[in-house]
Amino acid sequence: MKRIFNIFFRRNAVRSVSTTIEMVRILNVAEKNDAAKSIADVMSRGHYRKREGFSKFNKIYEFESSILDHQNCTMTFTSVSGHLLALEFPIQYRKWMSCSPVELFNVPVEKYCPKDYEDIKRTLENEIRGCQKLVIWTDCDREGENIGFEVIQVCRAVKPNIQVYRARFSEITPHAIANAARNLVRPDQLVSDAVDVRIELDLRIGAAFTRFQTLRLKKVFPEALAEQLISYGSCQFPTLGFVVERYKQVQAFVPEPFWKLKVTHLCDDVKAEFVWKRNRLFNHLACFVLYHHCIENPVATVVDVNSKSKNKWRPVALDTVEMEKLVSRKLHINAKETMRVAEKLYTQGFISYPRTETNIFPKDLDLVPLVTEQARDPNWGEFAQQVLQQGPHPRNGNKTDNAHPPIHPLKYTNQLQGNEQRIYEFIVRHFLACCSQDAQGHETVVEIDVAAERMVAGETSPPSLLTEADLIALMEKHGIGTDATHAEHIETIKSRMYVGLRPDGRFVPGHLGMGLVEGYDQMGYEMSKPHLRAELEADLKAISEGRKQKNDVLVQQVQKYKDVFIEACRQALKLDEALSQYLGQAQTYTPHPAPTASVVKPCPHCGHNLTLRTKKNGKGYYIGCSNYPECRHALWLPDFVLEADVDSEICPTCQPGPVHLLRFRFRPGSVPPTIPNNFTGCVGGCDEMLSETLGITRSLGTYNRVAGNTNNSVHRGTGCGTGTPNARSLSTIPNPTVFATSQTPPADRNNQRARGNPAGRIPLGLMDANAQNRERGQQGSAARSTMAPDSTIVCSCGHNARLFTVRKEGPNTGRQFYGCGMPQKVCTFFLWADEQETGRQGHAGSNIAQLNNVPPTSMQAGEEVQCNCGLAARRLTVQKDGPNKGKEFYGCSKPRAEGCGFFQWACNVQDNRFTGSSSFPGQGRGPGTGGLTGQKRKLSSTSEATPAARRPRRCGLCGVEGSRCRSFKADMTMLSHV
DNA sequence: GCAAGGTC
Repeated sequence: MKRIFNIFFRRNAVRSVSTTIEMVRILNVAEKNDAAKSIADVMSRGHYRKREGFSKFNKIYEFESSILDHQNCTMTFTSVSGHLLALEFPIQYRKWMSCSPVELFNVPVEKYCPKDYEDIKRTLENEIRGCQKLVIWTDCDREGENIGFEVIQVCRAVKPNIQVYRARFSEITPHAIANAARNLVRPDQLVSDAVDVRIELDLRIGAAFTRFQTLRLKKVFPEALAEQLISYGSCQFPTLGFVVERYKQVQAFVPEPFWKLKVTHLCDDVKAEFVWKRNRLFNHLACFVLYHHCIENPVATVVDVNSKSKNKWRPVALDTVEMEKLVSRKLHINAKETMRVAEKLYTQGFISYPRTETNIFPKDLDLVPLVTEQARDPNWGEFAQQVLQQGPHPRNGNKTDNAHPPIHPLKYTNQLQGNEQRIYEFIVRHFLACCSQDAQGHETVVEIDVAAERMVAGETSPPSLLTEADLIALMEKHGIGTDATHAEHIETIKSRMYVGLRPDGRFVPGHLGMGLVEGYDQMGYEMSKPHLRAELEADLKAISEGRKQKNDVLVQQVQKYKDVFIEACRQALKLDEALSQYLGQAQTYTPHPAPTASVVKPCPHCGHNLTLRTKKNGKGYYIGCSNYPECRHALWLPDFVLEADVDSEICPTCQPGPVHLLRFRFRPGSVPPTIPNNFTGCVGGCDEMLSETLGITRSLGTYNRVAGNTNNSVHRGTGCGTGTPNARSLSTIPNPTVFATSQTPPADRNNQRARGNPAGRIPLGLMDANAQNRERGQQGSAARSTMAPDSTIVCSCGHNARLFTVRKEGPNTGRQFYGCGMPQKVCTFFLWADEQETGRQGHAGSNIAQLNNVPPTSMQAGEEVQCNCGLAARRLTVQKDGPNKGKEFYGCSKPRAEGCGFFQWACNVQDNRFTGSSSFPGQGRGPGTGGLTGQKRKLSSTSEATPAARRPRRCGLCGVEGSRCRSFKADMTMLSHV
C-alpha cells in the first residue's frame, strides 16, 4: 500500500512540476507534406525532428520556436493532401436507378472523409489532443482556405474550443514564413463558403445531367452508346463547346478571292520581298488596272531607307499554363502527359513545383547557383556561362499565386530518357533564356515608289481548328478550370468521345459531342458556352467578398439548373434528333414521367402545370407554364422575394387544384408587419394579404401583376373586370393571348444581346429557334399592354403612361397617343389616345407602324403578321422592276437599319404566319444560302433531313457501318482512319 | 458508373 502511494505521489509530483514548465504545443497543418517539411525546415533552420503519423505520405516535423505570445513552444507540423473531405449524396441515392436524377438537386448531401484520407484524419485527431492551438498553413488561395476549414472541422470535433489561426504566406522563404508567423490572422469563412457552394453545385449538376444523358441516350442509341458514359460537367462542356464552335466557324467559312501586287528584288543572292501598302484588293479589275500601271512604269524609286536595331524579348518566367502550351506546340506532348512528367521530375528533385500560376521570380531566390548547375552541360553549358557573366536577369511577368515560384530547374542531370529528358531540357533552356538578355537584331526597311513584277491571286482562308495550346488559352481566358485542371478537362472530353485529335494535332468534334451541343442549343440552353461557369465564378467572388450570402447563391443556382434540367427532360427529343443525324435512327424511348418537382398549380390557360422557377439571371423567381413556349402564361414575383420553394401542402380553398403552398423568405422590411419574413402561403388567390403584397390580382382565371410593383412586362387585364374575383371565365375572352406574358425576363434578353452582338440585335438564323421565339414573345408581350379599368393607362413596364402629341409632319400630326411614362422610356408602349375611348386594345406594333406613316393593314385584330421583333409587320408592295413587281409582302416595321429583316409574301401568310420563317432575299438568311445559317437549319430539323442524312454512315476505309467500326466511332468520320 | 478541386 505504501509502495503504491509512493508511486502515485511521485506521479503527481512529476505532473505538478511539469505543469509549471510544460511548453505550449501548437499543431500546424499545411496543404501537402512537401510544404509542411519546407516550412518546418525554414522555421527550425534545419533543426527539426521527424516522426511518423498514421499516413505514410504525411510526416510529422517538430521543433521549438516562438510564435504568438509564446516565447518557447513546441511546433508540431503535419499536412493533409489537398481536400481532406469530400461531398457525396447519402448512400441511398448513389445508385443510378435509386432515384430520378431531378431529385439530386434537392436530396441532402454530406461531407465525409474518403477512405484514402482516413489515415491523415487520424493523425490530426491524435495530434490535436496534445495541442493548445491550431495554425493553418494551407495554400493561400480559395481552395486552400476551404481545406483549412476541413482541418478545423476535424480538429474541433476532438477539441471544440481549440484556438485557430491562419498563416498567410506567398512563398516558402525565411522572410515570408517569418512574416506569416508574426502576423497570424483568423481563417476566412467567406472564402471557404464560396468553395462549399462550388463543390455542391458541381456535384448536383454534374450528377443529375450525367445520369439523365447517359441513361436516356444509351437506350435511344443502343448500338452506338450502350457502353458510353455521357458525362456533363461545368468545365468539360464549355471545353467541348470551344471545339465545336471553331469547327463550325471553319465549316461555315466562305473563301473570298483577292489579288495583290508582289514585288521582289534579287541582289547578291539575297531576295527581298516588298509589302504592298494596300496589302490586297478584293476587286480584280481594280488590281489589274494598278498592275498595268506598274508594268507601264517598271522602274522602282527608293524613297526611304530606315535602318535600326531591333530586339526580340527573352521569354517570361514559366508558369504551368505556359509550359503546357509551349510543350504542346514545340514538343507535341499533350498537357496531361506534360504534367505527369513534370510531377515526376519534381518529386525526383530536378525541377521546382510544376503547378504554379506565378511567372515572377522572388527577389530573394538566388538564381546564380541554379544557372551554375547547368554550366556543365555539353549542349547548353556555354550559354549558361554567358548568362552568369552577364548576371542572371530574369524577365518576369505579372502573375503570382502567392504560393510557388515559376517553374525552374533545381539540379543538373543528364541521366533522363524520353519525354522526361525532353521536358527537363525544355524547362532548362526556357529558364536560361529567361535569365539571359534580349536577342539583338537589325532591321532595314526600304520603301520604293513603284515597280512591279507580277500580280498574285489568293483567297481568304478560314481560321484553323484548335490545337491543344489554343484550347488551353481559351479555357484560361474564360476561366474554365484551373491551371491544375485544364489538361484533365481536355483529357475527359477526349475519353468521352466528344472530340478527337487529328494527326496534325488539331481538335475536331466527334458525333457525340456535336450532337450534344446542338441538342441543348436547340432547347435554347447554352450548356456548352463558357458564360454559365463565368456567372457562377462571379457569384463565388461575391460570396468571398461578403457581397452575397452563401445560401442565397446556392438556392438560386440550384433552382436555376433544376429548371433547366426539367426543361431538358421535357425537350429531350431534341437531343435525340440532333444526335440521330450522326448516330443513325433513334429508338423510341419512354422515360419515367417528366419531373414535376416545382409544380404550383394547373395553368388556367392551357391546363399544363405552372411551376416555380428561377429567373434566368438567377435573381428572383417566377411561376411559368411548363407548356412554354406554346403557353406563355407567367407570374413574376417581386425582387423582395429572396427565396421561394414549393411546399407539399395543398391549399384547401383554391380551385382548380391542387394548388401548392409556397414557402417564402422576404427581404426584411419589404412586407407588411403582419407577414413574417419567412412565410408559407397560397398564391392561388385565397390569401388577399399575400396576393396584394406580391402584386397579384386574380382575374379571369389567371394572374396579373398589379401595375407599379414590377418592372416586368405583365399588366392588368382589360376593362372587363380586372381585380374582380368572379370575373368572366376564360372561354369568354375574345383573344386569350392578350394576357400571356413572356417567360424570358427583360434583363436576361438584354444580357443575351450584349453577349451575342454588340449592336444589340441577334442575327436571325444564328440564333436558335427557341431563342427566336423567346425574343418574339418578349417583344410581343411588350406590345400587349391594355388599359386599366379606371381609364388610367398603364404602360408595358407597369408605370402610368404619359400623353404625347405627334409633332412630325404627316397624316397624324396633332394626334395624341400614350407612351411609356418613365423619363428614360423603359418600354415601347404605344396607344393612340382616341382609340382608348373606344375600348380598343392598345397594340404597340400596329400603332408604331402608324407612327411611321405606314397605312394600317386591312387585317382584323388578331390576324396581323408579326415580324421577328414581335411587332406587327408592315405590308408593302414590291416596287422594283421584275417578276414580283406589284406583289405584296410583309416586312419589319422598323427602319431597315434597326429592323429584324423579316420578310413574308402576303399570299403565304395563312400558311406561315406563326412559323416566324424568314427568307428575306439577298440577306443570306434563308435555307440553302450556305454558311452557318443554312447548315444549322439543316442540322436542327429532322423533318428537313434527307434520307441520306438519316442513313447510318459507313467508314470510308473499311466500309463497316460507323457504329460498328471502332475507328470510325472513335474518330467520328471527321478524322482519318487509323 | 456522375463533377471539379485539391493532392501522392
